[in-house]
Amino acid sequence: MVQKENSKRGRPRAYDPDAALDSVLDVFWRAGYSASSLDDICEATGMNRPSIYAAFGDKRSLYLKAIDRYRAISREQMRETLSGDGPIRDTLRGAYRRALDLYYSGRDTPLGCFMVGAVINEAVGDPEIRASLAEGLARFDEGFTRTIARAQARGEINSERDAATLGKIASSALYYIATRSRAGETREALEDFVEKTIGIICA
Amino acid sequence: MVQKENSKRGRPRAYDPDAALDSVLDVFWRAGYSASSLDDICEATGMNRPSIYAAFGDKRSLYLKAIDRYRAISREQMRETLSGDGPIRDTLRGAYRRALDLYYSGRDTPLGCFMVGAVINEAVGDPEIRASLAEGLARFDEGFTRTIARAQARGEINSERDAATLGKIASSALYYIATRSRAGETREALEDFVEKTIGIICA
DNA sequence: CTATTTTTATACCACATGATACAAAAATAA
DNA sequence: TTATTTTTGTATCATGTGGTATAAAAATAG
Repeated sequence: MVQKENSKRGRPRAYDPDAALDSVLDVFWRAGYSASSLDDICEATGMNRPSIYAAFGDKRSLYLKAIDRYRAISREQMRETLSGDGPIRDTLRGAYRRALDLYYSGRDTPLGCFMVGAVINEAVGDPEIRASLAEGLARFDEGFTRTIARAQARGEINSERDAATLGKIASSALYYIATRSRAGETREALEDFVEKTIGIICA
Repeated sequence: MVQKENSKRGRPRAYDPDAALDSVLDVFWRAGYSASSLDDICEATGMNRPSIYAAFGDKRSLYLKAIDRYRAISREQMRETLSGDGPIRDTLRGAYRRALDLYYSGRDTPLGCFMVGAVINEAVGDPEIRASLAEGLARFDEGFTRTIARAQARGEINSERDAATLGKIASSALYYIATRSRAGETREALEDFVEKTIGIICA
């Protein structure tokens, strides 16, 4: 850590680091890494360049921190929606609904999923980003698989079906709505798709 | 058209336009739109800047042409693999295998799908690109759906299941392998996933 | 009040970028 | 040969880029 918990000395910060990182994430989410200039980031955060460098490091470090922030958001969201033991159909419905809330949270056009819609673009050229992406995506497979396995244990889904496969299919449905929302599809159409896919997963 | 069929007059071209566009596509596929400089494109094509501008227009026009090129490739590939009337499992297997051939065709790290892995990044800021992306993706839904409907007509899949939904699930499996391949997953793992997903679609 | 510490604000730098002007080169037409 | 047409190659331009040096500002410590 470069700074103590509560450093009283010195001029106080004019910004909230967490809020600033959220703004940074929004910029990268919209335009991607390369098309987001530091000027854009300064404007979005209200910070000036030296402050950004002092707080987050260079542009790539800033991007990595934005990825971590998004992963934390989606991880928490998944924990909240997938951890319950209610009816499996309701659980899955809730998870997809929350995901769509996130994907359609942009002010104008929907942004889709940050990982699948923006970070993936950097995956070829940057091994560290690629690894972070892969790890983040694998979490969704695991989360869905665990939830489905619990539903099987409760007798809601035929236990002879492979939970890991169903989990990945649930995950791929998430990719579908993540991708298509950013491509301009209406939320209603994706909700319809999700509902029918749940029917097939839980058949 | 800016030029006649066989313009005999003038200095002959030193490049093949189709091959050049393939090289351009490769550059954009790897690094995305913004991170691909005209210098990169010049090096990849062996052309110099004025020739590129004369042949394809400015950078954005060039990108749009690269998208069209990729869409033509994938459309042809889908036509070849999905149009037959052999066993539905074989047909789907062939389609995914050919897709994986494309996704893993990069010399070093796999590039995944150009649309889902790179073009999607530009979808928020450019309505024309977004529309082209949406149209290209919708084609996959339709292609899979038609193939599945024919399999239902032959009695290979229960006709009470909704073909459009199964088609979209087949499509989402394509997104899964497109995304995960670019994220560094091994081809073997994705082939395994595909095989199991086919089992669920054709159950 | 003075010294010290930390952050902010402005200005700036070297470089990369997309785009173009212009002349030489290489072909055909007359 | 000469004129014309088209492409190539080089050089250049204006601008945007990531990153930083430096001094002022705003707080606390003694």
